[in-house]
Amino acid sequence: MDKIIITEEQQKAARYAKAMGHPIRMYVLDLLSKQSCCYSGDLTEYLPIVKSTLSQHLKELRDAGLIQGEIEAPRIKYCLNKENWKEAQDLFLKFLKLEIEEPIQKCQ
Amino acid sequence: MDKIIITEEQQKAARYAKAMGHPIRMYVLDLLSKQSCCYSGDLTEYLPIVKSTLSQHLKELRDAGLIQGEIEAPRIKYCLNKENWKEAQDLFLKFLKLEIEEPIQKCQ
DNA sequence: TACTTTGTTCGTTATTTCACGAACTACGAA
DNA sequence: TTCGTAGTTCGTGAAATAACGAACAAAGTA
Repeated sequence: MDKIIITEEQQKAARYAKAMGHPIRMYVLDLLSKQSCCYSGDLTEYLPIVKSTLSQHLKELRDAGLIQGEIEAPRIKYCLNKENWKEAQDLFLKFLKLEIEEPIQKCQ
Repeated sequence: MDKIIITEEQQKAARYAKAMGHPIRMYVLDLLSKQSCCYSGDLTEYLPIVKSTLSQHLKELRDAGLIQGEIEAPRIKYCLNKENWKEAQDLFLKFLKLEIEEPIQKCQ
């Protein structure tokens, strides 16, 4: 009997979800979706973890493709990876069944 | 210096995201968002994992509050936990900045 | 060139996750 | 009551995750 193939989309969505699956990382993504960029140093200052731990979380977000860093010596400026963020938005939108059509009813 | 408090919403969103962070679980949720219910046995039949492993994944989804099982002897019928699913939708919608207002631009 | 700042990598430890098979439980059917 | 079906739980092992401090690398400043 043939086994189900889990779709590429489901795999991708799970990958993004996994990256979002920690409070610290969720915080960072939430922040970046609001203010376009941030510096790692500012985060360590306020988050209750040491810089090496933060670095690991940022690496996870980078590996998942959700954020990207830009060197602005001596610091690194992080922002969302717009392309992948868009993909994640689309995947979740679809997954959550928040169809594009639905909100249109709210017009007028 | 005071540390940032990660909001309740961020914690919750991270919790849901974590539960969605595995291809098998994403598959199950995706299925349930489409067809209202399913039976564990049918899943084992098609998914490339044994029943005990599936049981663990379903337990994770249950613990996260995303699904609920109803005994329909000798089987168990699973469906989304509507209340929490709604909460997850709202949290992600907000998080992904898919504001209700935004799609309005698409009108006319 | 030395110093400072910023962030990554390394080594370690504890915990969690994922997967499996075996054993167990619940319950309807023979 | 015995059997079969459906799922859960248990025990195990391998791998991944999370956290820390120490050491390291890169690059601007004194």
